[in-house]
Amino acid sequence: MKFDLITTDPGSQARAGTITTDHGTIQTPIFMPVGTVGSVKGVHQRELKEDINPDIILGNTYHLYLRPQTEILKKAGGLHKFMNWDRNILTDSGGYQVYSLSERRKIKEEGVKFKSHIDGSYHTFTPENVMEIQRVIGADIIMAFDECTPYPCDYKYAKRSMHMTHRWLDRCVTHLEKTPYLYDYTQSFFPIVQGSVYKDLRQQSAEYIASVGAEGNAIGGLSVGEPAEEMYGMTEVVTAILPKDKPRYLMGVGTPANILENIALGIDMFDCVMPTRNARNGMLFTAHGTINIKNKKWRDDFSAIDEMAITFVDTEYSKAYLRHLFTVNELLGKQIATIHNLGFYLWLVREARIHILAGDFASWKNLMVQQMDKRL
RNA sequence: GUGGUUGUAGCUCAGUUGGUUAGAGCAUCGGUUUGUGGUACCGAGGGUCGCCGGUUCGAGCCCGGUCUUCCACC
Repeated sequence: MKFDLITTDPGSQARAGTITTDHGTIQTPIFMPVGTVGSVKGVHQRELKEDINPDIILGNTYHLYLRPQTEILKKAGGLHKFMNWDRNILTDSGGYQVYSLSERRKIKEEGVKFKSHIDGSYHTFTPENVMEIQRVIGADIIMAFDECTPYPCDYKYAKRSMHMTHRWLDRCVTHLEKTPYLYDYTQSFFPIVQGSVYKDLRQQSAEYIASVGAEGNAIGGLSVGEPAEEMYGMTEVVTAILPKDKPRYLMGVGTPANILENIALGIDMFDCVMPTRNARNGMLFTAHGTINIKNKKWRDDFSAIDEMAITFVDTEYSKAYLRHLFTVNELLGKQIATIHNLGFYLWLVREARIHILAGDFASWKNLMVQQMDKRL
């Protein structure tokens, strides 16, 4: 993997760059649509590629390990072939499920014992086997196995957890060195900064992660319920320490405004379920604010879903029709909303890149953040 | 016509031997959602308990009348 930093915005820390892997070039800043179980929910690969057009998408180790299971993925020749996606993929390690499945797991130094949410069976994730599973899935970028701490989280727990995440990181690195690539392309490994919302822990963690000398670095444990200002504060602390010549990935973020603010603080990569999940629940993101398409006021509004016409759905369908699809619970409604939202998110980061390259990102960002903070 | 049966929220229905402010599901309306346990979750509005009278401290529930639904028999 190769990262080229093209330019840094004069009015902020925002960066424009390119990441090149064996599955192509990723223009940063980038938003990565989430495809947990080998599918960006509700979107055909063809639409994803031709209409939404991201350079990279996400998969999830925990979910793919449970289904279809590694045996099938290995037989398929990896996730790219299995799902027919020839661009980049990043897999999350299952560290987030340590947090989100908190009632169904037990964390120990050795690893995490999970109770499957599918059939209740028990499984153990260790830094070692998570690296092996990610080799089989075959993503271009694979993540360290970490503990994503909850919010709020007391200092003592955050500190202990951070140190364990660091020890797990060492085990990931050691094990990866012993585990060859399974397919005919390389994989890059990203470690993850933790430390909850404590500045000194975040600094300590960032220094430790930077010392590993990985090809890219991630920030985890944010956007778990803390106020946005607190998130930005932590990003700022961490990006000051992480190497400038490596891509920086802020995991799980976020709202369109969160993304722009974090780009301004020097983040290059984002992922979030928000555009896809919220789309399925009737929420549309636009450059002028959010729309709850289920609201009665759209019932007889036959105007285009979004005049900006970023993707074909924006002008091929009206708000009234989309609301109708939601009220009758038609699958097509969720599909249209998902394509719209992802199209908008990808437009947003592409536009951010254009403004970084033009040198006027900061003022554009402030305008957009203000403009998007509305309910239509 | 006779006997039985039914009537409670927009719809389908609960509602204990008569006892606080009559409930549920669906529908409607509003909100939530941040490295996806999400066809999800939370909340709100909506009632002259067919109608009239009676018994009772108290009636959706008991009694009388009346209208209504469906069934059977003339």
